[in-house]
Amino acid sequence: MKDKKEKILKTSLKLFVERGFHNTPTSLIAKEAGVATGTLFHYFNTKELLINTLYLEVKDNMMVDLTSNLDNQETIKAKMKQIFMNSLSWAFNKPEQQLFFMQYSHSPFIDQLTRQQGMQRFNKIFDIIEEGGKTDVLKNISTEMLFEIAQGLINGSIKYFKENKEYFENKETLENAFLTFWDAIKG
Amino acid sequence: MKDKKEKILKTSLKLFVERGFHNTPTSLIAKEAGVATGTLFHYFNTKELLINTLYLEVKDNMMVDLTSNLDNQETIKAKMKQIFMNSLSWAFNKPEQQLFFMQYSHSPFIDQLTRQQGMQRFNKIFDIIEEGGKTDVLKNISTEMLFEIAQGLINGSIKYFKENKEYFENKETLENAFLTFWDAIKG
Amino acid sequence: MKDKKEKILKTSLKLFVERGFHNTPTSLIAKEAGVATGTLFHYFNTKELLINTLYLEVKDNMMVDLTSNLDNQETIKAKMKQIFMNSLSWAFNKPEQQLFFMQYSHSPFIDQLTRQQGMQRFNKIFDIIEEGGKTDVLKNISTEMLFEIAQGLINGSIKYFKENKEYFENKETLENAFLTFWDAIKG
Amino acid sequence: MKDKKEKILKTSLKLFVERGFHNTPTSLIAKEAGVATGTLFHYFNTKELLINTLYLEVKDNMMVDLTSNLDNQETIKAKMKQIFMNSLSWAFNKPEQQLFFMQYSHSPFIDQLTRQQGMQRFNKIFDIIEEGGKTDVLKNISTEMLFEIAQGLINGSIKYFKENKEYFENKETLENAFLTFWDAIKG
DNA sequence: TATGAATGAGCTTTCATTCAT
DNA sequence: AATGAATGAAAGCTCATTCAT
Repeated sequence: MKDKKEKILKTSLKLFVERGFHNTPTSLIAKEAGVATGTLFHYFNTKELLINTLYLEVKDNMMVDLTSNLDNQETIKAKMKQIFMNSLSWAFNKPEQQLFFMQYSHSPFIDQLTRQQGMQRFNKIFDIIEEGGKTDVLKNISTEMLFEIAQGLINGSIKYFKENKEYFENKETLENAFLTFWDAIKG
Repeated sequence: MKDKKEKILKTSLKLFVERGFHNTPTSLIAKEAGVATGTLFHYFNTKELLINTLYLEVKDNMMVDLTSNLDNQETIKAKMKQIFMNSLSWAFNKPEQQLFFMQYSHSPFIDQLTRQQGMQRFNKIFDIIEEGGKTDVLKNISTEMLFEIAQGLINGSIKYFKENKEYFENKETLENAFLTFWDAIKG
Repeated sequence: MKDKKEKILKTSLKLFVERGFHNTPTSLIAKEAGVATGTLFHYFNTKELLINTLYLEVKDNMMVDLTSNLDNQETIKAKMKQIFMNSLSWAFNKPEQQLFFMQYSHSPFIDQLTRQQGMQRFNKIFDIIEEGGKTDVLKNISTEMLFEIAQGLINGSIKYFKENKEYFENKETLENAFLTFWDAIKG
Repeated sequence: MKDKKEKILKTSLKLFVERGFHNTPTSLIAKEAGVATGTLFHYFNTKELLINTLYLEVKDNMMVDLTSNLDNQETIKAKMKQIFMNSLSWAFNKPEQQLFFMQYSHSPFIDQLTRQQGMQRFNKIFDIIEEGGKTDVLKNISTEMLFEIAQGLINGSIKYFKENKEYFENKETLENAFLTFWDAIKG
């Protein structure tokens, strides 16, 4: 059943984040997932395939969260704010996913193809930034640059709120964070 | 002599970045550093101590670059610009160091104490941001938040320029990047 | 199957006696046992667990020999003689077991718990000595003391006969040895 | 100076008993003895030479204790009693020496020649037993057998008193122990 | 005589992967 | 589809010994 496959992926996410990729034996994953070692390799031929599959799974999952309630927003600013706030919520609600990307986005275990496929999940957000640039609502500079800067700034905000969790409940602080974001990218 | 120790650290940096921590045998480090395996463990009792020592060494090295020519700048804006540009230069001149932080800043191999000690290296920059906040030259919000956002934004810029190296020579693009940075943090 | 486990234990006994614990690589044990090194650690998590398990196994084995034909003996004296003679036979028939105890009974590799568990194997003999003390057939002194003295004396006899093997076939010499034993403990 | 050599031997005795031969690095011996590793190898070319030297040193030391006050005794019985009691005192006053022999008498680290040389230290005691046998004060059986049995019995007694230290102060118990010894060997 | 940095062979243990059931 | 005993290459680390000072 798909049940076991899901359990393996879920357990892997937890363990890879807690212990690192090479410090997590497949035998431990199998054990904590409640399956036999052979079963793990029945679903994922190699450990590398496992983490690459996981990478895309988590990326999909993340994008659902980041784009939640996005189509209801009318202006570019409203959309960007929705993405910003969604990002913070995601980081708080799915801490393992967020840590997973922190650790593995730049790791050599994720191959080039997987990384590219993961990038495509951002198309929707990319399009919004592109439109914003063309209409001068956002800075009229390279979309790629704006995208990377926006992402970097969001990562910085997430880091801050993770280190100062009490402020995540404070509306004013959240607004301030968004303001730096908006000031950075607005046209 | 310190010679061998330095060689081991230098070789480790290169290999950890190229192959990842667990995928780099200590035997290979020793071999490429031109020393015996025993010598590596003579200087670093464990492989983990090696990477933690390296982390601090690289952080020290990086801070020299980031704060270069900083005291000559008079205004807060000039100082922040210097830091921003220094960061990009560092990322281009010392790519191994930059990749090292990308991969290991969030890894479980670096222990809490080392991470804290590494943070202290940022004090000088932290102080500038604090002063800027107090004098309303920068946004008058939590120094920590401003610091993390600034850092995140710089990381985003670095990522962009690394993926589009041709633009690193383009003054206008660099100015645009700095502008997003300055708009984000200015008061 | 239990087959491999048994082979590993049997080979360990031989090699530990021949070469000493630390001078016997696990790789050699595995090789001579005809299994992979991984298999050895599949059954015994550590080398220390291996020797501790072996210690109890050999002790069990030894007790079967020492108490052989014991229940057929009616008097305390007959029982003690049976034990004495069984001990000598065991030392001659199972030289590896005897050498194993000579070398490892006092070694730091055998942990306290194992030693205690090993001691319990002697209960049957202990009971006979206790009964003998109470009924004045044996010296009416502490059972523990009588037990240790008996054991020490047997070890001395074994040592003598091992160094003078020709006398082990000589009935009179055997009787003389038993006589010292009996004189020492009799009431 | 001989000072360092003595310190190395003394430290070795302690560490070999506490940790076992192979589990005691020469570097640790040097460290605890307060000398450099090179110094250790200046005095003892190999680790094996070190333990063999130690073996004879300890044996000498032990014989002084065992034969203390021996010449004042007139009868064979008095002499044997003196040896018996001296043995117990030695075991209590020099526990490291006693544990050393328990562990290393049968170990493969001590070579044949050293063992033989060690045996010669017993000549004086051997002679007493021989004389006792000839004069029928002791059992008129092979001196070697009597010697080994006596030694085994003493070892048993030591073991008992080590496990029941409170009785070592008890005169009656000591007398009982000697009585088993004397009954075993007397003619 | 004394030092201790340097060596590298060799150790125990791990772990991704296979395969007979 | 699922199991888990078995594998063996490879890892991190140790340690007796050397040698230039």
